[in-house]
Amino acid sequence: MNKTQIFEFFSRLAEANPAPRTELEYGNDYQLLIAVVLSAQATDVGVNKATRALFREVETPAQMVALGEEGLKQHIKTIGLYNAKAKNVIALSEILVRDFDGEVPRERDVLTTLPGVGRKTANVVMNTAFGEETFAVDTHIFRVGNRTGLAPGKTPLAVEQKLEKRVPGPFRRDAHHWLILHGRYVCKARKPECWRCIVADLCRYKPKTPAPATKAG
DNA sequence: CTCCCGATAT
DNA sequence: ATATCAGGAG
Repeated sequence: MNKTQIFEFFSRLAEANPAPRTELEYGNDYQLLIAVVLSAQATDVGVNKATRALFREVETPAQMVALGEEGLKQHIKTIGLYNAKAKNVIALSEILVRDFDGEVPRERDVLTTLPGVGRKTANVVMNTAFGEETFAVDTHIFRVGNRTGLAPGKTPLAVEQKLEKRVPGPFRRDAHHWLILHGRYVCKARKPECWRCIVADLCRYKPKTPAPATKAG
């Protein structure tokens, strides 16, 4: 995609969804951080189902430490990778209490020192909690960036760096949300729905299967 | 690179 | 049955 096409790409996504928001449910910065850690290789719907009850009991890292690893496991057993996530969330919460006065750090280099927090999770928190213009390249953005030709790259970091260079100023704040939502509901991994995609004419991907036949009324 | 790992869609 | 889901650690 050239510059003009990229501007058009985001202009359309912005018009279709002027105020995109994460679909993870949370009440404060700490709960957002935990929700994002839990969302690795899991659906937002599945994470929300578990955190609805969890976040009613736990609003602070101190309360998470009090709940304990086994208590947390009972809440998140329906989420994949729950053993490793429970261990990381408790360890992470202990560090926040001990070293950060219970607050969520704002710097990527600090966030990524926390157990269970990598570059993608740090970028989500920086963008969604603190309003930074970061690009959190998850499975959806990686796929959409490569499939469309917007930001091709062999690794998530390569895609992120290409987005840094290519996404125009007015769209930088919300670009990653638009791309995720587009990837989740239209540019899907298994069966992309190109026939109802509003940026299909800007995309290099050519679908192998046509739109499903519509019943004549 | 492998391992972690339940729910859901196809 | 299998691929996929807001990845990260060893």
